[in-house]
Amino acid sequence: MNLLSQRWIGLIIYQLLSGPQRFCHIEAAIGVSGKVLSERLKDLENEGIVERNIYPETPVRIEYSLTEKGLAFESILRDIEHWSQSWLEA
Amino acid sequence: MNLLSQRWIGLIIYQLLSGPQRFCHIEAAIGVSGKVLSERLKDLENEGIVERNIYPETPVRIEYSLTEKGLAFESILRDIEHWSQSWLEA
DNA sequence: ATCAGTCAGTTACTTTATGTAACCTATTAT
DNA sequence: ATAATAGGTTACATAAAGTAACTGACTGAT
Repeated sequence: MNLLSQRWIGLIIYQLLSGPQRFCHIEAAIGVSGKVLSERLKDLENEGIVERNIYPETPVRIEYSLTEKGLAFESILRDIEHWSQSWLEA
Repeated sequence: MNLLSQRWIGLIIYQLLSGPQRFCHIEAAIGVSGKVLSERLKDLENEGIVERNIYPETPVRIEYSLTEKGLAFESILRDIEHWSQSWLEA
């Protein structure tokens, strides 16, 4: 709960459910500042929820993806989605 | 999501799942400051998730409880609980 | 009548978190 | 050499949260 009630955590995981993504892409998609995204991704990596993969291409590409632990979050987020659809019509 | 990622919202709803409760009780149970609890309860009331019931006893008793919309949150919170138990053993 | 106690908050002030925009480092292309 | 791109970080400003003291309505005891 302390995890989810941190701002952006839910949206970041939700965003990553659609597949591995790079820093800039996540930033643009959910509208979080680079500073906070950087902090959150480090936290999520330490929690073992997110993985950081470096592809030494040119230019370098770094992708963030969910681990098994992170993927297990999906049902929670689908549930939230479902609740929203049922109750936030107004 | 913007709702749940506000600090304390999840814990307040979780706490209210165990039944109607008064201000002081919620405050003590989850360790939120009176100031923020007051704000959050107002927000939740405006969202139609929480109800405020006044019992003009002596001294006055005011209880907060979940509406139908709020009770529909239960499955989300149970899911989070379940996830925690599965993954936060370490 | 006055003092202390309870409940449900509010207010003033401090600390922490977040946002903004500029900057840094490494690599490659021109 | 200069500029562009990716992936951040830093310094500074604003917003949110914590703390502790206070208000206001009521009651019960002195």
